[in-house]
Amino acid sequence: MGHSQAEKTQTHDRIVRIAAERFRKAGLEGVGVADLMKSAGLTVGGFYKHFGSREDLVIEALQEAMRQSRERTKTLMAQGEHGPFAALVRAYLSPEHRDCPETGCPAGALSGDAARGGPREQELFAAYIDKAIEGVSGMIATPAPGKARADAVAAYSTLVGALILARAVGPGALSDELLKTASDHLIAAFGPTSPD
Amino acid sequence: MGHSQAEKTQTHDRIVRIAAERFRKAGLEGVGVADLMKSAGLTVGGFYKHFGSREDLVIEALQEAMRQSRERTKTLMAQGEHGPFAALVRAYLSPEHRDCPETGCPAGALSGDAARGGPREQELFAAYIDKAIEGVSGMIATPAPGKARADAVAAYSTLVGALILARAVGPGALSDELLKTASDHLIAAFGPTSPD
DNA sequence: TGTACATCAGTGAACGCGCGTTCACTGATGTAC
DNA sequence: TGTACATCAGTGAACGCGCGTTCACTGATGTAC
Repeated sequence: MGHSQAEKTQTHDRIVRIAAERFRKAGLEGVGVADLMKSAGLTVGGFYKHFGSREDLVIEALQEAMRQSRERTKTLMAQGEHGPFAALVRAYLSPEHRDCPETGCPAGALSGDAARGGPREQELFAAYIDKAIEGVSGMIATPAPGKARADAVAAYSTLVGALILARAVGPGALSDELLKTASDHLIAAFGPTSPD
Repeated sequence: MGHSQAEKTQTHDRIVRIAAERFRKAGLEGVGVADLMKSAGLTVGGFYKHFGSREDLVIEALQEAMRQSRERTKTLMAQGEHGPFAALVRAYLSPEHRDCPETGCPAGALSGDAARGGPREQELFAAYIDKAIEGVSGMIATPAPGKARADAVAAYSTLVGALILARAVGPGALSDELLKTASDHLIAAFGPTSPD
């Protein structure tokens, strides 16, 4: 097999992209290096030609997942019919998002792991979550000018909390109720047709 | 060492109580059987005199953590000064609770793990979270009578979401902001001095 | 009450297994002449 | 342009290690007589 710089980068990126999915699905400790390499069509030994350690891949995969998630949100916002906030809430608290953590929000999928992770993981989450809150603050209908950030913090906490809980309780009526109720509440409280 | 039924039960409970703490701190996969037994002042081999498998202990430890958490909430409610809801919110979103998952809410500490867990774990979480929502619905100041449950779902999602995010971002200003802002928002929206 | 025996909670070494990591090797490609 | 060599991405077996689990054993206690 050849080894031009471009080919190596392609392989590297493929591993990272696969890891970004698998980690969101199974957790940061839930997938092994050998398994990951097999998914990428490679064998274990080659791993350390690309990453100094498993931990290094975790960091890169988190960055990739966060990049993907921001990208996804951006394209989603472009097609919002009832305003960007309602579109975001409906998508975030959809059964599809609940059932597919591997392509979804890393905060929803991996915040629990991050709480027990190292400072590098936590710094990535801090930056990601701060940006997410800023993004939300730009979408919500807030009467008081200085209140946008505070409302965004509350709205984002509700989004992430309802998603995590909906996943934790397993399939069933309660899971659906969590999604639907939190969704309706958020749109009523912070949406375009908000009171005031 | 003797082995009356009472002594065995004591040992069993001690293991479960220790596991309930350790699992909340390190995650359901984060503590080993040998480590747990050592914390209980015992050696590995004895573990299977008490539990059929590690998974069985996980279930018992979750039940114990949930029992403790409900008990804690009950005693907390008895001493609420500005109403039970405000007392609950302040305690739940306190830096102390954030920094001590081992004695705190299992939904905040282990929901991420539960999402990837088996049906037994998820059923326990479903029952626990449903009861928690019911508990919250009895505390909040809701104008419309049929709205209590929906408001409780939103409020509980915000509580859990803000706590998990505050832990995920690591120590710092953002973590404190998440706790304080979500706390203020919840009390303003659902507290005793709520509008309407 | 005293003695012999059965019970079984707890011991600690050993088991197979999967993990992250290392390493000698391969062989296709890029480069030097 | 053609040939010899160096490079290095990828291979796959092997490493030590910690895990959950098993097992023969111990010895203090409860029980039968």
